[in-house]
Amino acid sequence: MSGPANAGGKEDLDPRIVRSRQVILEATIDELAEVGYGAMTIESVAKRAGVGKATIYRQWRGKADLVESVLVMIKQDIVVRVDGTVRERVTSLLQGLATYLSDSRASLCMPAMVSAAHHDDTVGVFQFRFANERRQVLVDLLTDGVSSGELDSDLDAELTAEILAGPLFYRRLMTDRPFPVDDVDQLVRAVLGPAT
Amino acid sequence: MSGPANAGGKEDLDPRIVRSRQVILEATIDELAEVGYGAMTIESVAKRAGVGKATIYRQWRGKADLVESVLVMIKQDIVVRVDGTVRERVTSLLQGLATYLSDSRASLCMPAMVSAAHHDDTVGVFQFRFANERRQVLVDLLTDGVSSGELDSDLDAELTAEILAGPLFYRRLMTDRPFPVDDVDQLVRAVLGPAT
DNA sequence: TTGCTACGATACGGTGTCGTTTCGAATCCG
DNA sequence: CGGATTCGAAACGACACCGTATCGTAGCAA
Repeated sequence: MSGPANAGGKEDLDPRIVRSRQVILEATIDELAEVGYGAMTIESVAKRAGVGKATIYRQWRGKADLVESVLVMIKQDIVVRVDGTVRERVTSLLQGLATYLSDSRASLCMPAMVSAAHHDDTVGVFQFRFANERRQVLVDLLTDGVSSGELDSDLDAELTAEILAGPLFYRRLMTDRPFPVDDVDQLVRAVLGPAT
Repeated sequence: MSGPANAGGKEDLDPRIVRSRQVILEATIDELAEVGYGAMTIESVAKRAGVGKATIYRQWRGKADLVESVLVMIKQDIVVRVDGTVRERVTSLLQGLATYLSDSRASLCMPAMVSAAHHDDTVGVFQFRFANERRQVLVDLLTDGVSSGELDSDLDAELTAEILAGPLFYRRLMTDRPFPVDDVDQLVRAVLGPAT
């Protein structure tokens, strides 16, 4: 640990690289949200970001590579409460998801990502893996609830996770009105039964 | 009713138009499924269909117009059983949807449609309207069940419809494994409670 | 200050798509 | 059969995007 530099990962890069990387990734998000994956071009991203095309090709190999970086960036870490009942923790988790799907600029490009995942292997592998990781958190939570006896012993954690998360994604992808955060309580009540 | 012609809608057109229209629409579906909306081009559709570009422009104004026709074509009519309990009819409806989302070639282009709906107004209006119509059928069915007393009186038909349909779409769009038709029974049981 | 490096801008040749037009061949209909 | 219509194919000029290369400039590090 001698000297100030070379401690972390990217912190000691030329600040110009850090800045351009940031504006390019944000421009990519907006471009994905507006025109989708297929219609997005490197040139349109460069123009929106106010950078030269070469600056993009200096850091990424192409479109799929760039979008992959976006996926990593917007993959918000899931916050799981460790206190409270399983029911409270599930509600909290879903509220976080609902908020994310309603508010975040990142979630505006989700329809584009869904489509891209089915058409482009590189993007698909990432998208499906991330979706699975997030889903697994909920499944584990429900499994704990069953083990501890808080939830019915015949509850299928995998299916229930999809029943809980499905409506949120359904509303986001198949309609133009995201699932309201305030309705999450009612959703949990309908699926897990009235609070004890 | 004099004479054989001019009775229906399109039946008395030149058969060459009917045929080319058919092969073009099917090629469009496959193209949407493979590359998505944004990356789909009129030329690629023409090539796949074995048709001249001009033949496409003769019948449609452009890409959005063509995809709109596809949406109308693949909008399968929803078959609702009129016999049996509400629970049986709901199950049957969802099984039909699950089958459609698993098997049909048309459903392969759903990710593309979802993305297109959010980026293109013309497509969006159609897609969202169709989704709403289908959803309403399920809502009405559940409302009937509440009225007749077969379902709990405090059941929210709108929310429950999304809880039932959500997982099917979630699996289709966010994963690469569609919801198994055989699991629909279990889904209905988990949401509406054990069969009486 | 002095190198060095990443920058934005611009231009390159090559390719693909646009929407239109023009063919002669094939098909339909009366 | 014969006139009308649609067809597939090909070519058009215009434009957009590809990925690369080359500028002079500006910010960085020492």
